[in-house]
This record gives sequence, structure tokens and C-alpha cells, in this order.
Amino acid sequence: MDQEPLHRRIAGDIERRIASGEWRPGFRIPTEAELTAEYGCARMTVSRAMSDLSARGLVVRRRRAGTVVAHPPVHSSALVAIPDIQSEVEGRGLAYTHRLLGRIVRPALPDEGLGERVIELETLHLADDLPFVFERRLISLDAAPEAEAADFTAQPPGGWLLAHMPWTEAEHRISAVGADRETAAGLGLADGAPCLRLERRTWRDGQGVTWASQIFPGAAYDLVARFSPTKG
Amino acid sequence: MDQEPLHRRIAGDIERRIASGEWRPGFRIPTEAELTAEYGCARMTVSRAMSDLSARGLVVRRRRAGTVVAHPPVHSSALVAIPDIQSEVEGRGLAYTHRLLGRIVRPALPDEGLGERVIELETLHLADDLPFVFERRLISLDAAPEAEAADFTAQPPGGWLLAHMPWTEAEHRISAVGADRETAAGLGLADGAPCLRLERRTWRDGQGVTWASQIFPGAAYDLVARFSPTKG
DNA sequence: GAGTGGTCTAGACCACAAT
DNA sequence: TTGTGGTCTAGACCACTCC
Repeated sequence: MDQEPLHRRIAGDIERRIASGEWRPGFRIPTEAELTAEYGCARMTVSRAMSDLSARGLVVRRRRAGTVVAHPPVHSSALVAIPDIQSEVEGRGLAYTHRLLGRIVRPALPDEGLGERVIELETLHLADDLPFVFERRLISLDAAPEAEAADFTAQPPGGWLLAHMPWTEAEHRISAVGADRETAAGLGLADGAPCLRLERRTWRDGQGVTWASQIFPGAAYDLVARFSPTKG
Repeated sequence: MDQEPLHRRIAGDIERRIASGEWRPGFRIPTEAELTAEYGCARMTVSRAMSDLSARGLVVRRRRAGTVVAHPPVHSSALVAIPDIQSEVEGRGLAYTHRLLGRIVRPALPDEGLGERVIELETLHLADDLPFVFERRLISLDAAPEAEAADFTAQPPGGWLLAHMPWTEAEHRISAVGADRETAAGLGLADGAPCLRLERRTWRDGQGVTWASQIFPGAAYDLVARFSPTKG
């Protein structure tokens, strides 16, 4: 019965009153001293609860001024999770497979930021044997020389990289594009059909490792994000 | 000189070693007892630092097994921030304006989840007088009856809602669509041009408040996310 | 059993900002 | 000046889980 730590219970109680609208944005929350008395615990315990809420952006704390319910974010008002393709497919209960469509090794272009030589791969990801994502990828052979000998028919490039070159920094970019001829053919779409493009760059210790462009049929794919204070 | 709290310094030291690759995923970090000795502080201070790292997903902690550097996320591997249009425009140093294109009040459809009556708005958002986003929005008049009298030529619907009905829960959905005729006309695009569609639903205390569909020209807009452990 | 993290206490001093 | 949060201490007990 006592499985929930007290600091969580305190934070949860406050969170619930914020989520329910009982405490609206700007409302001043009881002080640590008051909550300490209310819960009959040490101030550190209350402090821990309030710090957590503050770190999650539900409240704003200022010395002397006290703690108030935060206003809902205006700039950058939400976050969307970017999925791993294989997990995404299997999470839908479908069979994941992939097909290597192209593989060449060539000198890197200066603005690719991937060193001197790259391997360029084209991969089609399938869900239950239906085309799901068309991926173009460059891997730096300076950063990951083992990639030249890797068998990307056995393991898709993304999975191979995660196993061999875990990244320390990544950048993602989402945009809408019309399918070019090659992409349209791969995905079985009409030329110019609207698609969601996810571009991803990763680095390891500041050195560029890979660039990938993954193209999802626009009609078949959504990125969804839910946010509420109670789900943290 | 002592402005940085000790627990932050400890967390920062560890974070740096993870980010630099010195401590790779799976590496076992010194125990709290060892760090306590190293920094000559109380265990609570080390514990606070490690809890923070754990909450941010940089390390995984298990009783008896110790603390290890987390593997880079595989499922849901990154987050993209969703911008507020006005902030986005002004953040680019452009002048933000908006134009109300349509406004009607009508009964809500059952599957809209917005109560009995809604106000339906079409708004064009402009950056330096050039079309930037075409927005269709429904506002529940059950949840926000004041919306019926609001002047949406003076303040765009999104801003009005933030001021009058801060949400407690939101869902976002990103997809690619071809511009329909009306959208294409509003944004000055060819019919069927690829666009990024951001759909947003918000609730207050479980009651549906609004639904919005914001359409960005695909070529003109990107959602970008950067992630690295050192930027937490 | 013993090593590890998770939580909690009852204090303390300090930093900051509103008055 | 004083109320408020931010940090820190030196302990303590407990819950896990690996050996």
C-alpha cells in the first residue's frame, strides 16, 4: 500500500489539481513550509516533489515569490516522438522486412560533412511485404570503416549502425515532399505524391557518422504526439 | 566561482564523459559511495545528481546492479518541437500578420468531439505579407462560449484560445498531404503541391476545446530537432 | 548475505527578490 | 528586512537483486 514514495504522492496531488483546472495558470501554490505541515514530512521531501514538477515545466518557482502554476507553453508547444521504423512496423503487429536496392562506395562531397569516403545505400522497408519507407543513407567510412564490409541485406543500415556506432548527437528534420520518380516507383505511388520526409543526421564525438532520408507515404503515415501534465 | 551547485557539477562531469564517448553505453559508472568519496560530499548530493541523469535517460540505475550508461534510444528515438506560428514567424525576424478568411457557426458533428455547437474558422497566417500557413479550426462553443463574440480579425484563434482557454491536454499529428484547391489558392501553390499538415486537438479537463489543421508549404517549412546528451 | 540505489529526516546556511 | 526556495549534511532504514 505504501509503494508510492511520498514525494511522488505530493507531486501527484498537485499535478492533479493543475490538470483538473482547480489550480489555473498563475495560481500560487502553497509554500514548502505549508506543504511540510500538511503532509507532516521533512521539507526536503516537499522540495523534491516541487523540484520534479518544476523540472517538468508544470510550475515555476522563484525565491521569495513562491511557486505558481506555469502557463501552458506557447513557443514550441509540444513534442513529437520520432519512431524507429522496425519498432514502428512491429508495434502495429506487422512483419518487418527490408530490401537493399542500391549500394555504392564513393568520395564524400565536402558539404555532406561525412569525411572523405562514404557508402551510399538505398533501402526499402516493408510491412507485411508492402512498401512502407524508402530510405537513402550515407555512412561515413572515416567514422565507421567496418561499414564497407557489412552485410546490409541481413541487417538494415539503421540497425547495424545502432549496434556498431551508437550516436551521441542527432538532428532530425521533418518536411513534406513530392515523391520523385525513383521513390514513387519504390513505394508504388504516383509521381509527385505527397510524402513525409524524415531526415536524420548523427554524430559520434562531433564526427559525422550518417545521414539518412526516410520517405513515408503521406497518406499512410502520421506522427502523433500526446501531451498532458498528468502523463508527464 | 561557486555559482554552480555541486550536484550539477557532478552530473555535468559524468555527462561529459558520456558525450565524449569515454564512457560508452553499458559502461558501469562508479557507485554512489565511490563518487561520495571522490567529491567529498554527502551521498544525498551524489544521489541527486544521478537521479537527474536517470530522469533524463542518460543512465539506467538498478539496485545492486549499479548505474550504467544508457544505450541510445531505439524506440521513439527523438523529439521534434512543434512551434507556435506567431513565435516561429517572429523568430525568423519577419512581420507576423493574419487574415480571417471564413467564419461560420454550426452544429457540431458527433465525431468531432466538440460538444453541440462549434465555430468554424479559416485563417491565413502571413510572414512579411507572404502566405505562410493556412489554418482551419473548430472551436467548441460548449467549452468556450465567449468565442462566439470574439473578434478573430484582431487576434488569431490560437492566440485567443491560449489567453481564454489554456489547455490541459493536447494531441498533435503530423502528416503530408497534397494541397486541395482552397488551400492551394490561399498559399499560392499549385493544386496537389506537397504540404506538411499539423493537426492539433486540445482539451480542458477532458472536454474538447478545439481542433485545428495547419497546412505549411512543404518546400518552405521544416520541423527540426536536435538532440544530444550534453544539451539535455 | 551483502552491495547497491531509493527514500526520508531534522536540521543548517545561503541566495534571491519583494517590501 | 524577511519570506521563500536552493542546496547541502550526516545520518538512517528499506527494497531490491546478484552472488
